[in-house]
Parts: sequence; C-alpha cells; structure tokens
Amino acid sequence: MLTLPLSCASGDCSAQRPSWGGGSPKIPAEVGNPREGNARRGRTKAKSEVVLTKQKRNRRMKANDRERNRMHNLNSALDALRSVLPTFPDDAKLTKIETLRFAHNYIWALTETLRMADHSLLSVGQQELARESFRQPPTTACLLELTSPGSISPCEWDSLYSPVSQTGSLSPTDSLEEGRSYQAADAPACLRHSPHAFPEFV
DNA sequence: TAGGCCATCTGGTCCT
DNA sequence: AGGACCAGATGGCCTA
Repeated sequence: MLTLPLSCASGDCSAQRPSWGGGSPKIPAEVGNPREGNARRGRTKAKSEVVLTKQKRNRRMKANDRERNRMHNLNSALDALRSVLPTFPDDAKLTKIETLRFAHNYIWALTETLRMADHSLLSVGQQELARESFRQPPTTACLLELTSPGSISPCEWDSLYSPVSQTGSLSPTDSLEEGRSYQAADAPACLRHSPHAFPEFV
C-alpha cells in the first residue's frame, strides 16, 4: 500500500523520474540569467550560479524527503487510530476521512455512555441500566454508518441511550436538530458540538 | 470511464 | 537559515 519512495537521498534523481508520483510540472521561474550584465562577469560568476542551482535543488530534495517523512508519520498516526477503533476484521480499511469521523463519533458515544452512567447512578433504580449501557457499547455498524456524510440514522442510538432518550433525547439524531438536546455545558470542551453538528466532520 | 482516494512534489508562510 | 506546516497540483490505482 505504502509506496516507499525510490531512494533519492544519495543523488539527483528529480530529473530521472519525470512521471513518478505526480508532482507539479511547474518549471522553476528563475532558470535563466536575471540580468544580462552578470553573464559577462566571467566564469566565476557563472560557476557560482551553477552552485546556487545545485544548492537550491539540494534543498528542494531535502525538503521533499522531510515532507514525505512527515506524511508517513501522519499516516502512521492514522493507522494507530484505526487500530483502536472497533471494526470487524474483514471490514474494508477506513479511509482517512472516515477514520477521523468514526473516531469523532466513537469518542462522543463513549463520553455519552460515561455521562449517562454517572447520571443514572444518582438513582439506585437505574444502576442496572447503567451497567447495561457499559455492556453494550455502540456497535461498529452504527458508528460506521455515522461516518457517512449526512447519514443521520437512528441506528442503535435510541436503544443504546434508551434510559435517557425516552425523556430528553441525547441521540445525535435529535441533537442535530436545533442542537438543543446535547447540552454544551454537559460536555467536555472538545465535544461541545454533537458529531453531526460539527461542520468539518459533516 | 468517471470519480474517489492516495502519494508525492512544490512553493509559500510561519516559527525557531 | 533551515525546518515544519500547509494547500494546490498532478498522476496512479481501484472500483462501481
């Protein structure tokens, strides 16, 4: 999957891979002489320009390497995130955007579960319901379904949060509408928005 | 074959 | 000055 770059660290390979991995076809703007007069100064000047060009190309190659590594690190972090998300083994690998959305919704669901458990502990009669909530985390299918942009489905949220949803619904489905159900004051700062009211993730 | 996803290159900007 | 970060561009691969 990960196509490791052909090793270019040792030499100038930028010219050897005209069609490799895309890249901008833009041509460096300052290839020619900026001023005619400078070209007449003699070899030393011309030589220094060659050196400058080489240095520039060298810097570019090093920057490309760093950028490649940076993106690899980013992808590694994304893989680590995927590995802690509940998916079936035979599920297709989540895309990057799906992984982020899924994680966002998953955290939201877990937070809600904890919050409801705390809330229900106030009432002895609801302790059993709280335990039940812990035993039944949101299903993979449910969370995966929520990763689809705009796909708001009751899914199993209602059953998951049945103790509360019957009175003052906390399901994302409801919180999407007017944003009234999911009280900002009840959530940590990072979860002030319900998953589906979060613009970047919709 | 069109569209989605991805890796890579690149130049610009900000920070140390 | 050099590195980190970012967004745009480009081309390859895969799937419906």
